[in-house]
Amino acid sequence: MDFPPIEEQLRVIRRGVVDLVDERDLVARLEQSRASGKPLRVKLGIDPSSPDIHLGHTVVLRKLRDFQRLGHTAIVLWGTSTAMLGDPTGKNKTRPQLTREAVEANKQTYKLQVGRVLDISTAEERENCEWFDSKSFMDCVQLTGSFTVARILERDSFEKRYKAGEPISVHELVYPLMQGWDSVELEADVEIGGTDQLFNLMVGRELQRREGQKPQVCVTTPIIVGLDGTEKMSKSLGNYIGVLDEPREMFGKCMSVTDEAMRSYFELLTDVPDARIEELVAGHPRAAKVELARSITEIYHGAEAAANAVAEFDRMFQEGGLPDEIAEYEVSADQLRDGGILLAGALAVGEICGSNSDGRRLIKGGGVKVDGVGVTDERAILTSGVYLLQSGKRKFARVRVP
RNA sequence: GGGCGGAUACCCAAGCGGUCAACGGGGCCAGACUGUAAAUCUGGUGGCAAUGCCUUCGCAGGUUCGAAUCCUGCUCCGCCCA
Repeated sequence: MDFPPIEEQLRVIRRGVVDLVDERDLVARLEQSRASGKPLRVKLGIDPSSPDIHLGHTVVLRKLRDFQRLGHTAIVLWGTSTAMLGDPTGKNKTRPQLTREAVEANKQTYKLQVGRVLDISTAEERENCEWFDSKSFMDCVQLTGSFTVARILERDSFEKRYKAGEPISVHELVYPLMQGWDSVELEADVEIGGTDQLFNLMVGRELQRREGQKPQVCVTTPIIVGLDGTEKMSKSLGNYIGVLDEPREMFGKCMSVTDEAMRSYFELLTDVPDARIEELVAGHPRAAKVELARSITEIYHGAEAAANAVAEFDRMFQEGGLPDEIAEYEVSADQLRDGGILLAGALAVGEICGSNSDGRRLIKGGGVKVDGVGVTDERAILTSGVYLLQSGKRKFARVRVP
């Protein structure tokens, strides 16, 4: 196996990285692998704890992909055991413990989505239930014996909760040890994680040292902010861009990223070269954002779909036009009264709002257009025909009233 | 094992017998301004063909003309002492 020169490898590896513990060790290993032709074993643990992944998750995946492209071995470690506990990282609440079935189901959907970022066929896929299933209770007790409570509580998310008098379950304290043990089992050279994972990654080093292994190099990447520009991107906060989002939606969401987040999005979510990023960021923010949105959409949907998304976006928001596709809905006969339906109800049928009452409020608030004309009468009735309903600039539906 | 406190809408959080579909803040939605950015301002934020009716304040009963508010039991949670 031929590896690129060390300097080049370092340049790729360093991009977007926050912690690198430690760089000298990494260089030594890279040199060694170049000399021996033996790739580094680069571990990324993924807990299948929810069914979908979003761009926030792709940051570490892309970093793993970087290593993979440099010729190293990407190890995707499915945290089938750890997912059942739920990583307490960055959470101020205990996470629900999942069932085995749920974890397995999530893993399947994750795998599909992870494949959009890196080449999973050449990656080494493992699951930590391989070793945790067969560990006895006493094995675990022994493992916990290698750390003191004070040491575990150093981890800031625990420390905060503890000081605030918030509950911490015992199993949560064990999580970092499990993650660390994975590194021992995998004999990892490098482990990648978000910055909130640094503690866990360091535990891996410590456990490896205890087991007579060389402690792994720890690489952390930033946690990206979500669409709100403040909170980290997460599904539960609803501020995420999903890997499976449709091109238009993905593009649109990218366009609503805050200006401040643009640079990090470029750096962490696209392959746009650093010099070009500087250029773009120095120009008009909108132009830069279009390029950002286009680049990201292209990664997941290809150049053509991305170009279409740009065109449609311009048409809709610069010219106030309509989207290419508008979902159609049919009002069923039993929803009619006196041959018509309340506009408010029709909005609900078109999934523009959640209920009739909701629709009424929307109309009263002046946010509704029928066939392009604003309607403010909350008691408006639609009789037989096909109507183009619109709320705001982004919600459209064609509704047929029989 | 003992003592104390708590459970209210998406979240936080008021309310402690009627005027409560429930103050306030956050979030979210819509409008204005824009670059679908930020900031700011305005309105909205249980359901119902609707000047009214129905369901909702942990769960189940009870007191009362009337309960989110009082009583009883239950469930869950936190803190403290052991």
